[in-house]
Amino acid sequence: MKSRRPSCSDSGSESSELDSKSPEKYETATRRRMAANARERKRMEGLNTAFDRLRKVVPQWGEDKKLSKYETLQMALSYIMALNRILTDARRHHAPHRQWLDLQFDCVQPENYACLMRYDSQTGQEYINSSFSYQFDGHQSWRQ
DNA sequence: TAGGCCATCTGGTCCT
DNA sequence: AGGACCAGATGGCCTA
Repeated sequence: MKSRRPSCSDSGSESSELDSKSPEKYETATRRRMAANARERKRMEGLNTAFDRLRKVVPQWGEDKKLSKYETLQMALSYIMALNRILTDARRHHAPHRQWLDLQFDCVQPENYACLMRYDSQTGQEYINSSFSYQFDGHQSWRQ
């Protein structure tokens, strides 16, 4: 539990209009609101657990900072598209090129994400190989 | 200090 | 009626 709005106790404002009505109705509304809040917390908890599981299977460049929810979804999308492309290419290369397929497959295993990276000697930074191109799309602009 | 990210509360809507 | 889901509002924490 990180923070709570000071004006919002678990009682909720829904019950405020019932203040003038019977105490029983007020109590019922309060209880319902508290239950709804608890369910919502539980639901969000499940959602966050799902995000954590997704973060574990999606490539993360560097261990320093965990991906935000938005970044996680973007990364998952790119990752799926990359995998899909590998399968498509594999079909084009036919069965005899089994070694090539195995190499591609190895590259998308979590322990081998590094093989997707290239080093830019000019900037001193790593960047993503063209076979897997995750890019931010300036989401902050449309989120405003 | 501003901006990004997040948790929480809340009321509305839809479904069972 | 009550639960699930959603989006808006709000405030706390963290970082550049």
